[in-house]
Amino acid sequence: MSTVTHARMTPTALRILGTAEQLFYQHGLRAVGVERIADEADTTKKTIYDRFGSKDGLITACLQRRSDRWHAFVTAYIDEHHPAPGLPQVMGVLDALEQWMADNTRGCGFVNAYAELAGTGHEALPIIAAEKAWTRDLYVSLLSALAVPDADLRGRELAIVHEGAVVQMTAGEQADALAVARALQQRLVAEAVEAGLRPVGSHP
Amino acid sequence: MSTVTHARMTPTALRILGTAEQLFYQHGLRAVGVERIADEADTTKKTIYDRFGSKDGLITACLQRRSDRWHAFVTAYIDEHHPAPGLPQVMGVLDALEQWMADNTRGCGFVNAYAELAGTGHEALPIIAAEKAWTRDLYVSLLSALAVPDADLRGRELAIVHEGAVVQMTAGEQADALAVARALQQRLVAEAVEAGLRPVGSHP
DNA sequence: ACGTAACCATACCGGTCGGTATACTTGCAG
DNA sequence: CTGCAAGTATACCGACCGGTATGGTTACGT
Repeated sequence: MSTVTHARMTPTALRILGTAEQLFYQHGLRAVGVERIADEADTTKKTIYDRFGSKDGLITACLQRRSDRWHAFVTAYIDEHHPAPGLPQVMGVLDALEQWMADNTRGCGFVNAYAELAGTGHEALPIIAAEKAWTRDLYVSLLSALAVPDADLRGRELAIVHEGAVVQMTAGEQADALAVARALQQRLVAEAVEAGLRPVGSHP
Repeated sequence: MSTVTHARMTPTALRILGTAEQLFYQHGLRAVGVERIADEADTTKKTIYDRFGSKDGLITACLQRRSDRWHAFVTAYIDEHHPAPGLPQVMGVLDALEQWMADNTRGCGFVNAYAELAGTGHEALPIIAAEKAWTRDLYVSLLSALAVPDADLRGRELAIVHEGAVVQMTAGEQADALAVARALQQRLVAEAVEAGLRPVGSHP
């Protein structure tokens, strides 16, 4: 299959990728035809198939690009606003998410892609799972830097809250879901940190 | 628009509804054609259009039916296993979810539908939001029966965990996400109950 | 008995889909 | 100078899409 990578990509290919990622996210995978992508990217179907092989190949490349974009976005946000480990650094993920969602009002693009791809043996499915694992591992590693006990478990809890907030904000149409999730996460992190400060088995 | 209701539905219409709901959930809305639904329901396109007016009308009826099914399922589960208010009753929602997901391995059908319908002015969008509101309100009312302080806020937290668990189990491919969510919910409910037992402002 | 609602069978419509073919232009590297 | 990769433009392909038309059968309520 030889998935198309970002490195050494033709200018036109990059333009196609950007246009397609936006259209796929905004309208869904099956709802967008290859011809429309070609038109809006000011190119032709021929070039798209020359560069990406098939619509499925393009979808795969788009999801990979979106994954890379999100990772770079969160990483940059945390590096800039909360470079040192601590509770604010952990909360930086949700802060970044809030900023990200200002321009991504249709929910999680990977969950949406999963909705259309699950069950098919589509080559992009591992990318979706990998993205979820990345964000989960981000929480885990941020907690680990705080020397929190059971960082793996606590990180997975925060990731669940993270995902749930996105769903409630979009499909659930609950505008303040992110605020609720933030308060909950803050409480959980505080509890975890406190548990780390107390010596083992010294519960009063 | 006059949405098609379940009441007084033709036997064939009910068969169409069941087949379509299953196909739409299993493969996605746009991925399933009307002709395929007709074939698998042992009927004809003509009858489908006579009963539901359009594919969009059928989609709307399917989501309404799925919503009703889920509500009936959870309600019956709790009534049977945990008829009295208490922590186990609250946890009954996730227990029911686990049982539900044994036959629904493609994630939340409403989130999946949202993925394909958001942005279009589709008539079924309110049904999706209503379903999310119903499950959220279920948590709130179960907590209210426990005389928990801030039941509304605590219920919304539980609902966020609920939705996050589904996403992590499916798109996130994390099989134990439900167990993590269950432990987290249990802790949250226990804390909330404890807070209700303590008199106001008497924090030691 | 008659009308009507429900249903089946089948053919058809215009449009769009993913994907291919052909032919031409441009720019750069050997 | 030449060859090749990249791109444009356009026409085309079979398949499938949502939706409609026609015509016929069965069963039931009045």
